[in-house]
Formats: sequence, C-alpha cells, structure tokens
Amino acid sequence: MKHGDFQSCPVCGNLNILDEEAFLDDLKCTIRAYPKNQLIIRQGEVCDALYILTVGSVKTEIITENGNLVSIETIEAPRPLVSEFLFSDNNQSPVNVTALEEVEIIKIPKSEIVRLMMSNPHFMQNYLTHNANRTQFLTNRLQLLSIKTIKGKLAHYLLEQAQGSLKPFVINKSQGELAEFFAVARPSFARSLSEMIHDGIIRVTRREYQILDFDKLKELLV
Amino acid sequence: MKHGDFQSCPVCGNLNILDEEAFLDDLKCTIRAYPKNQLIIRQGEVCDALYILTVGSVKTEIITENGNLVSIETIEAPRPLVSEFLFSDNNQSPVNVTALEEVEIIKIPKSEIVRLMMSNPHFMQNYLTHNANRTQFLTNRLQLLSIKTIKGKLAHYLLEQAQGSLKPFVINKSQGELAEFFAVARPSFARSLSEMIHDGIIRVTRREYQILDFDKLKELLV
DNA sequence: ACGTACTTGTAACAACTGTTACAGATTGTT
DNA sequence: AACAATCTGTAACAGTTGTTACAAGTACGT
Repeated sequence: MKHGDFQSCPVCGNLNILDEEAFLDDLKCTIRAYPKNQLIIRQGEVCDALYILTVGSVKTEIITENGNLVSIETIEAPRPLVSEFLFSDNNQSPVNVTALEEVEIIKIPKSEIVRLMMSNPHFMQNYLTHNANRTQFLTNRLQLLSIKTIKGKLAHYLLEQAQGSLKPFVINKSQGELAEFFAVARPSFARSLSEMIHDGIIRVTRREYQILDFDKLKELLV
Repeated sequence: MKHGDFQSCPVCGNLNILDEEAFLDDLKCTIRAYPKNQLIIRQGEVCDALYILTVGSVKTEIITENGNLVSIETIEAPRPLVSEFLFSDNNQSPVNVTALEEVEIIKIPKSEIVRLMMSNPHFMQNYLTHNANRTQFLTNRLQLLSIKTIKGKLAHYLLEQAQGSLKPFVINKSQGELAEFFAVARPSFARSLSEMIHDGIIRVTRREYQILDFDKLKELLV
C-alpha cells in the first residue's frame, strides 16, 4: 500500500527504521483514507489508538454547549492526531477532527504504542516532546482567549506571527476562520480589523498582513 | 529529611517502592521548602527538572502582555508541577507557580525522569496518563474561555461542579478569584452573579453554591 | 476587641461586542 | 464565460462588559 511521509512525523521520525514496510506490517496498524470534509474523530469519541496523519491536512475544533464552534488548529501531514489524549483516564477526544482535503491516516493501537515506547527510547522521547509542545500550544491559545478585546487578540496573534519582522506575511485563514479562532463574531472582527487598518497600524491585502506600527500594535494589548 | 506523601502522587504512586528513603537517595533529587506566597517557578523560566509538590498547595497563572493575570488552577499536594512542559522543545514554563501556603517540593532532574521511565513501565504509564489528563483540563478551560457571556461561563462551570446534583456545593474561590478564572472583570462578574440570584436560578451563601433551576441555567449557555 | 486587609455590593457611564441584514467582491468550477 | 459558493464590507441597534469609585461587610491576627 502506498502511503505518505511517515518518517518525518515528529513522533515517528528518527527511529532508525530500515524497512518501513516491514516496520508497519509488524506494527499491526491500519491505513485508511478519508475524503474531504469527512469527520474523522468526533468530540467525545473514545480513542484507543494513535492516529498519524500521513497525507493531507485536517482541522480540529470544539463544539460548545450552545452549538458554537471554536477552532483549535489546522494540522498538516505528517503529524500525529489526538496523541495528547490517548493515555487519559476517560480516553475521550475533546475535539472534532475533520478532513480539509483527501487525507490518509495510519491508526496504531494503544498497546502497540506502549510496546514501541518501552523498546525504543527515541520514540518515547519524540512522543513526550510532541505532547509537551502541544500543551504549550494550548496554553498559548488559552492566553490568547483570555485577552478581552478583539484588537488585543489580533495584536497578540500578529505580533506572534510576524516574529519581530516588518515584512508582510501570509495568514492562511479567512476572516471568518480568524473570528472563529478568536471566539468572536465575524462582523465584530471585521470592524476591529478595518479600524486598525484605518488607523495605519497594519496593512492587509487579501490574506497578506503587514505590521506598519509596532508601537501602536503593542499598545492595543494594554 | 521529613517529607510529604510522595507515594500517592499520580505520577509517583504505585511504583512498588519498598524503601522510600533509599529510592529518593538513589534518585539524585533535591527536597526544598518554600514559604507562603513565594514564587516557585516564573513564567518563561527554563525547567529541566520535574517538580513534585509533596506538601501544601500552589496556584498557577499566566501574566498576559497587558499585565493581567489569568489564573489556571490551584494544585494540592501530592501532585507533579509543570510535568507537561518538561519535554518541550524550549523547556520554558508558560505559567507562574506560587505557593499558597508553606509547601515542600521534590525536584527530580530530567535525566532521572528518563531513566525512571525506561526502567519502570508503571512510572511511564503514570506520567503519560497524568499529562493526558492535564491536556484535557486545558482543553476544557479553553472551552470555558470561549463562551462569550459571563453568565454562560458561570453556567458551564456550575453545571460541571454540581455533577447533576441539586445539593449545595462549595467553590473555594472568592468572587475576585472566580472573575480571574473566567478572565472577566470582578464587578462585571458580581453583577452577573447577582442577576442570576435575583432570577432564582442559583442560590449563593458565602462560598456555597446551589442550583435552583437547571433548565434556566442551561439556557444561559445558548 | 481592635485594626488591617481583604471581600462584596452597587452605581453610572463609557466602551466594546453581538446580531441581523444586505450588497458587493472574490474564488473556484463547470 | 457564467454560475454558485464563499468571502468581505458595512450599517444600525441592542446587549454585554469594563472602568472607576465608594460604602459596607467579613476575616484574621495580635
């Protein structure tokens, strides 16, 4: 079976695997494709396997009680999915995972993961590091959501994306997706965005953003 | 050296340790006490050791760019601290950890943790499970913060705490602390709270909360 | 029991955000 | 090229929250 780039996955990479086919056969994993827009993992669903996205991209989101969606992130292959919940006490995924395009996913049973960890120190380190990075991502997301104003959220996000540079950069999200990411209403986001443009703080062309005034942008955080 | 209940810690428990003193000596760990209100770990500080809180309680919080505090949680002994960041790529703690009372903490170097994991499958499973549970906690916190109204946040929180029971229960936080937890202003929180009391949805006496009308409470989520 | 520090209740006003609605622009597809 | 679907800009209004300020209440230590 043909499949994607498995060995550059943050968890499965650098394992000194000589024969990938033999390795995967031995692993008792299953490989499966999903079409675009297919729901791959449902919020609340029990996860007793590690999912590795080998081809394509997916998005994760939470459905709140009132039916609102909060987007968490988009994930590009190759990367593990829900690895951070695999060993939790209730084993339930707190997020929905949906295919953004046609994707391919390798599913490895939890028992196999444990076996891999015990036998392969590198795999264990990879796994721990990946999960730690994910937790930092979530904590950063928490910080973003705790900012009270929309302009403040956008400022925080843009300063993070720009990395201190004045050069324009692309944010591959529509306004609606950004609003969802910030957990605010779309027209409210558009209003804040256009005000910041009119104030000469940023410039936006299509999905290309450029910071014109770092100082004013930082003031919005206060 | 005297120390707290180490063996009922979610990560260090159930390890079949016969001689605790010998185990700790062998572990090259250090034990240290901190007074009340002492900052134990500063946001951004590099963590290359696992901290295990054996006596007392601490709080964790984030300082946002504008200087606001967002409280994450309070942690009671025995429990590990910042275990979820120990293996991240930058090794920085994203949170402040402060002693709420006089506390005692065991510090175990990262290298020792790796050694323990490879030699003790139970320790590894404990560690993975604990981290997974923490990630679920953070995701739940994310969901809470993404609710747009204060009443909605409080409703979500109370429904979670009440566990479906009509009996009163204690929330060991002041209004100010709850407001910080929800990332809203204290007077705004007080206003929403008093409105919900006047509407006969909940009853509050001191720090004891009781849900009077589940249906109305759930409506606030919409 | 006294004072200090913390906590709570409340008010008025400004500021910000959500809702709804619609027109115009853009993109991708056939 | 034409169409559909999605995205963007904008408006008016209601609703919610933040800010600031102050008085009253409670908890705690000495």
